[in-house]
Amino acid sequence: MNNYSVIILGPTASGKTALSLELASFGGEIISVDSRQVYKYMDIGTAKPSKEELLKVPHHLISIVEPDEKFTAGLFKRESEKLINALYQKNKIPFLVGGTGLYFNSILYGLSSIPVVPNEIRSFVDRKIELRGLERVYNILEKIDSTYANKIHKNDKQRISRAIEVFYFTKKPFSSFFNERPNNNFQFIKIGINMERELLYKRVDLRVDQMIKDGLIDETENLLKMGYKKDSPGMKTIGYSEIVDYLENRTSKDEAIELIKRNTRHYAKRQVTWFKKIDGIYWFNSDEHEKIKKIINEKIFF
RNA sequence: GCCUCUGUAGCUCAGUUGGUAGAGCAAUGGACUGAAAAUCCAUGUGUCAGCGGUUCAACUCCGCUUGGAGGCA
Repeated sequence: MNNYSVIILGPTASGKTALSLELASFGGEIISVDSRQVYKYMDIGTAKPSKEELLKVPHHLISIVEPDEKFTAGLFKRESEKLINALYQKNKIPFLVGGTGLYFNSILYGLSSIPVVPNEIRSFVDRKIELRGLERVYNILEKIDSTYANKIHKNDKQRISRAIEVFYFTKKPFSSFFNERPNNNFQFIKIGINMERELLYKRVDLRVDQMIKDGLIDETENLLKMGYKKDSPGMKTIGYSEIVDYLENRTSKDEAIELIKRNTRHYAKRQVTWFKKIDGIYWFNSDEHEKIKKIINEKIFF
């Protein structure tokens, strides 16, 4: 047996959780690759595995930060690599299960070493964009880092802001960090789950209805009571922000539910776009558990 | 039964004085280096309800048929 990790990826509502639990038979542990399940108190809306399921197989990187704390791709990479090494020590197979494209990318292809930019600089940049307008700030980016400016669109506020903040903090163009992309030497078996788009969307709709029945509204209300605001990092999650709008009378309940469904469909589509680019994925339908077990077995033990 | 309004993209609707159509949403494709469930980009042919008429030319004007909404008896 070699040092392999198994990646299980797929769009939201494709059935990853059910599959990952079955894989417990391999004697592995699950590392969640999900930028939303890291938040505490957000269980229903992020479709975390149930308490029983979490007990059945050891899970990592679930419910580890407060909803007003920031979690990042860099933290994910660091923590997941630590965990993978620890599991290898214990002779357990790491199963990286989730749907966050950037996180998978960070661990598959690495991340450039860019210093962590202090919050003050980010708020300074945000204020600057508000004051001067996005266009002016994009023009600044064209001057200090034309390579990156040409790569992104002039409306892409988040990327413009990121490139500017890195420049202000390091005095070097954002793209100058890209030359080096340090990475681990882990070997991954990549399993992808997908299905016909129409069916996936149907499953998304059903799951959103189920979340409402399971108490997503109460869960959101509770988060508000705990003092987490609409703009807390955790609350910027599909499901919660729409329910906050309903609770604060900006939309009706039915509108909020429809919006959650629509936004989740959009999200699922974006996930698929991301996964298509990762090469070497073995693709399966969500019900082909036996086939998946077979291929993992072959790869790991022979 | 009579009168008025109405039928245009999957949905909601624009369409100026006749020159065979265009927005939003949806949908589809894509980008992605520590906010990523985020942020952003691209893509609009549809018997203009049907049939007939007027006209060089009809989504546009006229008639009939048909579906819908409202009003009056």
